[in-house]
Amino acid sequence: MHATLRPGDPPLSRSVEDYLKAIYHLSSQGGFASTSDIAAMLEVAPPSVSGMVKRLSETGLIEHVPYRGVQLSPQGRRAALRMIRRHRILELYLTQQLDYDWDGVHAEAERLEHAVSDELIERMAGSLGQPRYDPHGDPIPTAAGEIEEADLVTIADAAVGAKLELRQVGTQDSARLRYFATQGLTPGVLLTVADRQPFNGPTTIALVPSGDRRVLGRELARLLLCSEVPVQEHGHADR
Amino acid sequence: MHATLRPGDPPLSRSVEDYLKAIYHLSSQGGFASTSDIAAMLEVAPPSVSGMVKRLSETGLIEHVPYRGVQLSPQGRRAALRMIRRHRILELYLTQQLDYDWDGVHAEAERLEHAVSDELIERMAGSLGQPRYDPHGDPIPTAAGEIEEADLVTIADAAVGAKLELRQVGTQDSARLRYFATQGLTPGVLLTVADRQPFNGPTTIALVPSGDRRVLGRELARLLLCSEVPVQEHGHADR
DNA sequence: TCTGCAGATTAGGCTAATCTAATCTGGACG
DNA sequence: CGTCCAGATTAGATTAGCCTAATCTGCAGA
Repeated sequence: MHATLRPGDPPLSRSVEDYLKAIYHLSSQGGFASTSDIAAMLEVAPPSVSGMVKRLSETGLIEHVPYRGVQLSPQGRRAALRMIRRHRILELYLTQQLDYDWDGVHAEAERLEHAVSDELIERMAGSLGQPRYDPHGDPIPTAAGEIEEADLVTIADAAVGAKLELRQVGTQDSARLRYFATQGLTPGVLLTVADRQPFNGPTTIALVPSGDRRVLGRELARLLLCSEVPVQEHGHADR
Repeated sequence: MHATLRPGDPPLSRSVEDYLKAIYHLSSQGGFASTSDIAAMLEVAPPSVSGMVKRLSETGLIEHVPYRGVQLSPQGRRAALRMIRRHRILELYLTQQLDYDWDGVHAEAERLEHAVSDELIERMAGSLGQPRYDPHGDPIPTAAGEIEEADLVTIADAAVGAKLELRQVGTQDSARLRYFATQGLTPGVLLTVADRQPFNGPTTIALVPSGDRRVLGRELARLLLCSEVPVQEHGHADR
């Protein structure tokens, strides 16, 4: 009965795409996404999820362990990553080309991601220079369906002397986002942990090209998520 | 029972938007759009149209005269023009900013027009300089829901000496479209009818800024739809 | 005037997705 | 080892759209 999805089958419905995305996000950390978590994320009733889960596992997009939860199959994962690519490229395009701000952009992308063609997404990606991160610093999956593994450290946890690239600001609070922005702390910035006081004291960081220093309380330092920068970057020549 | 639509009601569904657009196009010439014409345009079976017509007239978006056809109510007309504005701005944006060609653009706009927000459309319109015509030369309704009345003449019918602005090329044939493009005959060009041979002979036109002349057989002349240009343009200061 | 037929409508079903209410179950805890 | 309950599932109804098959109606032509 596993009606494995074949190329040329009818496209997934908007609903199905939303379920797959939700399952991707919920199961990215632990192994299984639970019915009630999916229901909460999509704002539907739990029985609606049970029904959809049945259909999705019949088409082979997910694996369902009754009373435990679901996981994406390789097919489902591919479909979810395609949606995430669309979403993130749309967010980036709207902010960069049409002057949207970070706040307004999510809802718009949420609707458009179901309507755009692959061609349009690739044209947008092209006009943005094949970007690798969205405006929130999240990695954009490739058209082939690969996504960079996060492996992020907060500045509060990074070793003194570590060379880091700021990748995400872990808050939605717009006052804080603005504050970080005034300090030049936006995704993409390169920095080094210059010093850290023990016992929850502040962390001092240096911005790498300029050498400017910033002092951050432990609470703020915990919000800045970074990737370690290899000593010698081996040439990615994009933007 | 006429549950007249109020602001703040749920948005129209994709289907409803498509029906309204189809009815607008079909009733723009004669008064009524017939069930079977709507069915043909939307590629659905006639009974599906009857069902939708019932729902639409209950919400006051159309007037239905049984066995005769339907017309848009003022509400329905407003909704239809909103969709047409979206469609035409999307087509223009995709061709101008993302390098789509005339052919590829229609299907993309057809899907996106249901998903974009009013805000996005106005941002696109802004970045295009509040354009008045789409890439096919069709007028773009304003955000307030007004549309310029066509009143177009083919070059074959225009009086000798008439000053015209080329507005549409009345064919989908891409060889012909390319030919006209090589002759500089694309929407927006200003021209004058310089001479016409009687008995289905050719028409000679002069392109107005350059003075270049083109000779067109009657068949081709019939494809070029123009608006008459008033002797003294009274200042519209856009592009 | 009558008749026939093209085109419109009604009748009746199907599917996808949702909901509420009822029922089931796995695992935590006494 | 048994009970209980949070969370999952099943049951059954609803809605929007679509379909085919059957029926109806206005009008064109004899």
